[in-house]
Amino acid sequence: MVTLAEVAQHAGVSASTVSYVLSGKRSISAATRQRVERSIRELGYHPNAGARALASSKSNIIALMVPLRTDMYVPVMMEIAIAVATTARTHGYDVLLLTGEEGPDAVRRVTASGLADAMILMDVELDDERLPLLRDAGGPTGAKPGVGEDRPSVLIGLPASTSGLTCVDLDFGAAGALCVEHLAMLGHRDIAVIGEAPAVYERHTGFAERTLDGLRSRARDLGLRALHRPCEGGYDAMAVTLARILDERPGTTGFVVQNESAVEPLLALLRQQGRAVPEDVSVIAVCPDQVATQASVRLTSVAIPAQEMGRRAVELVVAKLDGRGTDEVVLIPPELTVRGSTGPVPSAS
Amino acid sequence: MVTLAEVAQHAGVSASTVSYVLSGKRSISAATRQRVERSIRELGYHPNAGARALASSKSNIIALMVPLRTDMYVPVMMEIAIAVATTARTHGYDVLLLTGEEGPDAVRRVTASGLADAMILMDVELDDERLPLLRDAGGPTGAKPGVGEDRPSVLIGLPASTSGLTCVDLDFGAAGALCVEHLAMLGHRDIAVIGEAPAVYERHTGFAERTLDGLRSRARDLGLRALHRPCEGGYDAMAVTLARILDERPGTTGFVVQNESAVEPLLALLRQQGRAVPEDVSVIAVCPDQVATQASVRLTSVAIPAQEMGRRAVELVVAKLDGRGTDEVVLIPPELTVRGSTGPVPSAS
DNA sequence: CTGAAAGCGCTAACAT
DNA sequence: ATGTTAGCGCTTTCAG
Repeated sequence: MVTLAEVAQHAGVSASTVSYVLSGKRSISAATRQRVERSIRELGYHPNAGARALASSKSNIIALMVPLRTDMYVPVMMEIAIAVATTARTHGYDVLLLTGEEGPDAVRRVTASGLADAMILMDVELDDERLPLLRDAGGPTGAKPGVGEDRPSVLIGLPASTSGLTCVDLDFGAAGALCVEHLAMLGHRDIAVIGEAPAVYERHTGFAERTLDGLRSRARDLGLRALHRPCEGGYDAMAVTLARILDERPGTTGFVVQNESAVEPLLALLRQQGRAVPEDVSVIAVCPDQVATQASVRLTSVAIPAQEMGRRAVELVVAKLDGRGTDEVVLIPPELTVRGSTGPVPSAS
Repeated sequence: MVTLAEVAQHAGVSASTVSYVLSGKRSISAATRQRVERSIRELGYHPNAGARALASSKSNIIALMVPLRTDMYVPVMMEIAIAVATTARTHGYDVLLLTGEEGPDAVRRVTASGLADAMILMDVELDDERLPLLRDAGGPTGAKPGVGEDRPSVLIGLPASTSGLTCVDLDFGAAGALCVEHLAMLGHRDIAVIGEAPAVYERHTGFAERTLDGLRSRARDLGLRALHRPCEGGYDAMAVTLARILDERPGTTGFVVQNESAVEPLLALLRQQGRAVPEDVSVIAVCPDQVATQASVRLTSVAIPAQEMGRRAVELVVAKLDGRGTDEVVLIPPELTVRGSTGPVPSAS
């Protein structure tokens, strides 16, 4: 194994010079730099991660905690995780993959051992048990005098109280409002909201509620009636839910769907009932673009910007590690894309 | 930050004693052990990962390289990744998430820096450019005399040549054969195989070809005719593909589908054409159980055991790290579950 | 069964 | 602009 000392010897300089060439933390004459770089290349030197971490008390690793549960829409998580990993690399960090399984203990373990310099948490619950740990061990505010004690974190998703925390999320409230506006503009007055599985609401993940709040309040403003029904997803559950909705509000002409596994069943059922989309009813979804474009009908939708969420989370956490950056809540503005599933409300006939 | 030395002092023992209590590498009197453990608890001590890695030349980290591309069925990857992470934890390892983006360089970087002790690679291509690196730097065979130079790896998937490599995968050949046997048993003579997107075949990922080979050879043995057509997935592509198949082989009564995004479109199209499943035609899929059970028809399927693949990969890699374990190819036997989408061939009428 | 002490490879003062 | 050197916190001989 090639060590820094060997590189130094080979290049005829001191160890610290090699170190500084690597880190760029002090100016090096072009000549020396080149000799050192040449030696590094010729010897095939790779700095030892452990030694570095020990000497600098920085591991250059960001821990990413993903939910163990897989009842959320998985591709979104994967996309976020991949975006986190690639963005982290562009900032010189690697990503450690933690599952929610260990819970708060994982936070302590990874944080206290110096395994990771910072954490990104996905799928935060409104009153997450990991939050207290994060609050007092992270951020410029909470920085202890002792070196390297600071372990900043960023949440993807919003807990009930964000004080002392940094969070990134889609502005689901605005997303809900956007859906209503679009339908209202097309003349729809009676809309139904097909939501996530009841379990999602019970777990208090927040995003579903926020969508609903935004949606209802805008519906109120615009004078629309909105009926909300959670739905497990899948054909059977969707069939039941749809029947109930149409029973209660036969005049429903617009559907907002926030549940990837309900999208296709809904479209199939509507088709089967002879309700044409978008001629008879309009459907708008809050879902990743991929789902919207690959459905049997190209769906008008508000996108869930998975990549951007991952990227922003990394940028925030890196900013904190660099001493820039503050506790803040970044709500990504939703974007609505009109595709083929929404249209003007049918004229009464 | 609490150090081992502080624990030692607090417990009134030497540093090495604390270390040995932690590692269990030599016998400690019950009395001392308890005093040490108490100090550890009271002080809230967590061993420093960097120092450990440096002193022991083991990071206790396994790198997992996932494909950047997301045209594969994502939930399976996620499930594998999560299984890898949780299984690794039970063996005392953490998981570093690498994307394919960096390619071979990532292997070198992570391996040479000692960041990870071993690697698991997903989505290996038949002639993957990372393989040479892995072959000569890993495994009991390739162990260099110098300590800690050995970086074992395990592939999830099979490359063209597996010599000097350890691999885990579903036995896709057997899976294909199983599908044919099931259909043959039900009396089907003309079957169509709806495969992955052409890109998957072109990329030479292997698994799709292996399924097909197993399927065709068994079809030959049993005297069935099998027509294979790749398919992009999605409604439009599936419609075209289906039309061609029925045009060329109007007598087709059995479908084998290996493409998650073609499953639902196929079912919808069959329904639309008035072909009842399983009365008129049988459909069998090679897909994760979740897909099979959540489709609009409960599908008879051969499962893709994502969790088991992840778990096995970790177990193999840990065995290698422990000096047990050999280069071997683990092919997981496929299991066929009969659900509602297959039945006897309709009697000629 | 326990201690003492020599590194592991690198970083970051402190020198010059 | 470069060299010297003292650790970083832990593991692991070597001694007892």
